Amino acid sequence: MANQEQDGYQPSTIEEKWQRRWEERGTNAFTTDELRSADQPFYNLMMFPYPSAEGLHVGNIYAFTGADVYGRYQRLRGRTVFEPIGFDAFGIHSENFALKVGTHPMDLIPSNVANFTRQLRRIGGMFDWTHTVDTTDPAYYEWTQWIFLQLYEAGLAERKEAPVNWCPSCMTVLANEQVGAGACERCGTPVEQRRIAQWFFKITEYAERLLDNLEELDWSETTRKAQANWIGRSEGAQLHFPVLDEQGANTDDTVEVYTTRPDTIFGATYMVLAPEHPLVDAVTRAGQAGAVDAYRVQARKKDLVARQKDDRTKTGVFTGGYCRNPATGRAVPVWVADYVLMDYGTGAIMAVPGHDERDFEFARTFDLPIVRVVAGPDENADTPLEEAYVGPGRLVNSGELDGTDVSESVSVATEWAAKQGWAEARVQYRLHDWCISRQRYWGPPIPIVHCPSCGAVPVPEDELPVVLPRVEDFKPDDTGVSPMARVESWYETSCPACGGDARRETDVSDTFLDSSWYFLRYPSTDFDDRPFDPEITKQWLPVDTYIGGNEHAVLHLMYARFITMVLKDLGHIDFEEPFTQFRAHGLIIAEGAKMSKSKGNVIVPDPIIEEYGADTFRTYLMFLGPFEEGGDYRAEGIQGPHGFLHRMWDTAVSADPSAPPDPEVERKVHQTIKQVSEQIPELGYNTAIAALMECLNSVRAGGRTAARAEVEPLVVMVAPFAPHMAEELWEQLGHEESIFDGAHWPSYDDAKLAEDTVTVAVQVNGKLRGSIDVPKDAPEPDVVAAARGDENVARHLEGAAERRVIYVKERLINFVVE
RNA sequence: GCCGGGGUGGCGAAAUGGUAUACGCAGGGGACUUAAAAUCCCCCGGGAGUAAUCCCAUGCGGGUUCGAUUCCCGCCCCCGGCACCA
Repeated sequence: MANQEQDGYQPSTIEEKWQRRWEERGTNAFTTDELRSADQPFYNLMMFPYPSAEGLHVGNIYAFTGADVYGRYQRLRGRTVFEPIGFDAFGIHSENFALKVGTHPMDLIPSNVANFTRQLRRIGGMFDWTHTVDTTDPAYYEWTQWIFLQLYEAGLAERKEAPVNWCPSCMTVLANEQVGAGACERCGTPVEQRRIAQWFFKITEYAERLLDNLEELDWSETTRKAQANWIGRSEGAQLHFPVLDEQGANTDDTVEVYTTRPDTIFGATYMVLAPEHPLVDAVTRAGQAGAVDAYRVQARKKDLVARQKDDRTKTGVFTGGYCRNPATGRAVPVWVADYVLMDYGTGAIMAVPGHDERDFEFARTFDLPIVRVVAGPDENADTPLEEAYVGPGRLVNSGELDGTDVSESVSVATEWAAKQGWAEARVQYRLHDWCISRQRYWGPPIPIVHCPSCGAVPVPEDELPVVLPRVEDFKPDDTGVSPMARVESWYETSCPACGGDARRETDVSDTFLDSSWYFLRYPSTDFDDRPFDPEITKQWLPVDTYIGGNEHAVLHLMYARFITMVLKDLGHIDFEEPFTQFRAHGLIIAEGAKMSKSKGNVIVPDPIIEEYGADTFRTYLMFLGPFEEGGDYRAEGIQGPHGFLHRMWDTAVSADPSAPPDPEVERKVHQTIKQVSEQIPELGYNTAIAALMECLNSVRAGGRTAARAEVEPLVVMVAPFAPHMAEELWEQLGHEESIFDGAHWPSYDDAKLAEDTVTVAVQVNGKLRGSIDVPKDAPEPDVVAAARGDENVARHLEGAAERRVIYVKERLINFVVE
């Protein structure tokens, strides 16, 4: 009698065994030659983690498991799957944590990476550990710097003094994208405005392409929408308003305004300049100069929080000056107000209080004239305006434009105005250039040398990397420059152009630059003389499937797309979209609430894996809910997948190797193959697992002994979720090779799917009154007759006048009666 | 305010025009066992009824349809993102 203990499912032993084997045999690793010669390459990418001191959290594991399931599935389908992983270890996260615990990031990161690596191995991902990437490794960031130089030489990187978002707590400049509601996204401190010389990448030059390409990408709708909103294309016109002198005559100055409603020009009764607008002084009259100055000072002090807070009470000041409305010929007063933003459009607007809510509110506050120029269907030119009217209608009080329907009035008005020489059609984007410099320590130094005679000079390629030196005092300060600016021995250098004394750029680059190209590096990590090998890149890129969090829907994904486009334009690669398919996973909550330390519902993965094994943990995570929506982790719920894998094990090891499959069971197996094969590619992991459970229940029904032929397809299908157990069972079923190399994803036979008899629901007036079993392919009259024969159905039909009989083949009959 | 995603048993959830509640958790009952674990079987949306059976139920209100969780119109609520972008 076999010892139960020995034969039972022992996750920890099995998992250790197979993890060791995968590595010893290099099952998941590729040599450069193998990468070159792969015949059905599948690049399965997941967003690489920032290696925090806390270790992998459940969100990471959820994402990686979901991606790994997909990769393993593709491999069982016969693809050569490259599934790399790496570490996004530069950046403010790491640096702030290092400051907090008083350990140098150069010491901290390696131990964090080691811990992450241990955990990643433990969850049984199919990672190619011979192709990892660490963004803080000079061998990696050498090429991050190279990319900077590529952009610089292409004229896509420029240094300019710009008003930037400054976080007084992190003491660094933040990209617009890192500011949420006027506060630092990291620490929540209100952001201030400062003017500092910064490096920018001209991503705005790519706005149109970034937007247009979205249409063709196989990305989830949410992500594409988020990107489209961020790019924020709008169509309108730029209008020229001549500035008037004291006598009311035109001067040489014009105020340029951008508007999406040039058709409302006749209702433009005043204008507003942003406080920072360069023409404010020119427009302001002597009598108002004091008031205008006072307002500007106040506006500057008001940080972005106050300017963007919910409290949007309009403030402003009259400059005393006027412009001419080019349509009406009338003088309109020019105001300064902070509801107009300098960094959008032209920083100046024509105010149309009748048809813009903000302008309406401002006009009410300061008692400025409000003119109706659009009349709705039930209104006329004189209908009083109680609020800004933005609905459909026709133009009124608009001279030659009167009567034009608003559906076409924008283009009509633009054309009309352009003909008179005071307007041009203009497309405007909300996207800003990408500020990539950071006045911090923990990042790749920007490879530029500032020379008193030559200006900014790029570091020659053969001198890369510009290595970030170990500096013990890396604390940022309030000076607006990087801590590296305190390290004379490092920044003092000679000019690569003239050889004279020069100074290195002391800023480092944004972490998003590190992550904007890492997927290009993975397959080429064996090369130290090039960022990515052309041949291998051609073979493996673009990425087939990218899985990650939607929090990176705009920033990371946009920057990666931008950098890829630039590299294409510069001839380094031959594709311009890096990720053919992108899927965002959902979020895991715990016990019905967001995980947080204070709620005490944070899921710590290690002990769970310890108790149940990685396979059970993986399967449970995938079973919680639809992968793209996330799910609610409940500790006791793991019992389901736990029991399932145990039963799977018992069934497989006790299967009869020679018994023929039972036809009923075989049908169920084929139905399951069909379902699972359809659901996995759609990331419907939860329903795929449910189908496997249901199938296993059939295989075991009544405590019968399964036939091996029934079980083998199940073992293969469960392999993406529980890879260790599947390997072990596969071996015990007598196979030599790894299941991921030797097995083929099972296929189903349509002939075996069909049932001999089908159950047909019988309704009377749409209400279920019975169900009948009829032979498959039974002719309709027979089925209808059988339905009438049902006792309960007959009762409901009795004495009623039949109007129609609806028959849906092999599904349902509906008697429509009166 | 705008853009997404949601709202179905005690709970996680399934079903994309055709038998609502698959699969699983929790709960109840039973079998095996000295006991426990594991395993197996049965019950499990609400109401009425001894039962057959009937009525009600997928956030709310309408509509289309023989038939609606699913499609259309109008609301309410929750989650995520954006937000004075002219």
